[in-house]
Amino acid sequence: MKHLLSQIKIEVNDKLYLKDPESTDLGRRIIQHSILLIDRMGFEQFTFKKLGKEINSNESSVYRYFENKHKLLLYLTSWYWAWKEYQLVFSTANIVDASAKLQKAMQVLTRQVEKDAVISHIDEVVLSRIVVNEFSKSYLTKEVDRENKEGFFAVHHRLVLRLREMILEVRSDYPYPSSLASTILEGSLHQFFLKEHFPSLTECSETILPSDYFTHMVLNVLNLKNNG
Amino acid sequence: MKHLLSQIKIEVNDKLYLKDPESTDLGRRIIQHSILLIDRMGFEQFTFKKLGKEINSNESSVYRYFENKHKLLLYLTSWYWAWKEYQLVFSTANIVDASAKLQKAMQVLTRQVEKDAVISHIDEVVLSRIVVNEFSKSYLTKEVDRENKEGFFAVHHRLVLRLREMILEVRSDYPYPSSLASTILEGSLHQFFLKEHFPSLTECSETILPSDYFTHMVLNVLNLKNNG
DNA sequence: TTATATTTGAAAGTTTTACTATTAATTTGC
DNA sequence: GCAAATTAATAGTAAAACTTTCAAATATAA
Repeated sequence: MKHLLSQIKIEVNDKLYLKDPESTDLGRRIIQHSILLIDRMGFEQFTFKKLGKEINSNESSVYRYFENKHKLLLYLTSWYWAWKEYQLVFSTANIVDASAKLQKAMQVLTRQVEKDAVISHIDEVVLSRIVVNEFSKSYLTKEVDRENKEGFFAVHHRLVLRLREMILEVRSDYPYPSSLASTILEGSLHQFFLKEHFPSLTECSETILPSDYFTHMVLNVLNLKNNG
Repeated sequence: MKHLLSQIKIEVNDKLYLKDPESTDLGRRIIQHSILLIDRMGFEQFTFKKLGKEINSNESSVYRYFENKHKLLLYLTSWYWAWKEYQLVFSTANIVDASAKLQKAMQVLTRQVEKDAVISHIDEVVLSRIVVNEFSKSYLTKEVDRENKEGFFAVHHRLVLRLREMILEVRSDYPYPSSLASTILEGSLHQFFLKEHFPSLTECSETILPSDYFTHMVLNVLNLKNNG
């Protein structure tokens, strides 16, 4: 995986940036350090001025790459979901059994991101924390419908629909495949959050994983026996 | 319900306000119109200055009731969850069968709020939209652990734990009662959001309700047959 | 290699937000 | 009817969220 991924460029909607941050050294530093800064101080406290300082550059230079910090967040989360989509497609590619495939997909989508990471300047472990803590804020806005029309959430939607298809391959008569798929994706982020901050609201811990919980759920809801 | 509720004062953590907004006419106008304004313009665009203008009062007067808009949001969402808790306790009080009780609880917690509403100055339908769109923002912050220690999320936690207990009454050996309870509460907000903004990611619609989806899920996960 | 174009950095300016402080007017409680 | 409390109005501050200008550095093309 390591080698393969380092060759591949994760693509996100090009309306999310003014200038492709992957195209320059400054751009890559913006991405790299925005991830670290947002993780450290939270999205609300994060500003382009602070980021400019952090990378020994300038606020105005950051504004040449991204219109505002909201677009930057959309860029980062889109990148994350595109990366997950790549993993999903790759790791389920040769599985023929629909149930085994679905279970593999769920494991890929709900597992904790580990730090054997992969792509040069992006720390995927830190980015995954940002997704847990900030992803909701990217769509819980008054602009969501307009931005959705522009395709800003397309990668994430594609992922949900891929999972939905795998659910239907296993049980074509299951009545809520989209809802179940979206619950798994959003719900696993939520369970990771609860584990860190509201541990009394989840069984998830160091030993019990969101994957275990959701796998159990899906096996029962789709009336399967474990064959992963 | 109407009559009963109008007698009862919903109580929230008193550290959330500087002066009890239920104690004065101005306070009640602040609550009433903050709900309408946040719904209209979204939490990010909402300010105390705009609210002051809206109620023919002043920014500085609003600040005498609430430290900042984050505390106001915590107040509003706590109020909502306390109201839901009241409904939950009331409507499950005399049900003896554990399974029927759980199903009733789920229905109360995941149903759409209807406009036969109840408490004088608070529009519960609009407030429920705010909860769908803004509740996550109240805890996805860097201050969450400190605020949790202060009990700012206590009402919501209590609700999750009540649901958890009902799940365990039905299936004491179900391994993920807290996670399932938190998934139902958070997940139903999410399904309402998807229905409005990302309809391709959910089956929920005018005819299919989040209640239907989650009821089906819980019946299967807990291996029950429908007896609600 | 020099001229030209592009990118970046530094600084200053604008508007809005998120407050705080002061004081005057109004309301309320006794 | 007077004192105390509350509210409204105004002004002020610091920081956020940008925009503009310009000069310096760097890349590129002739």
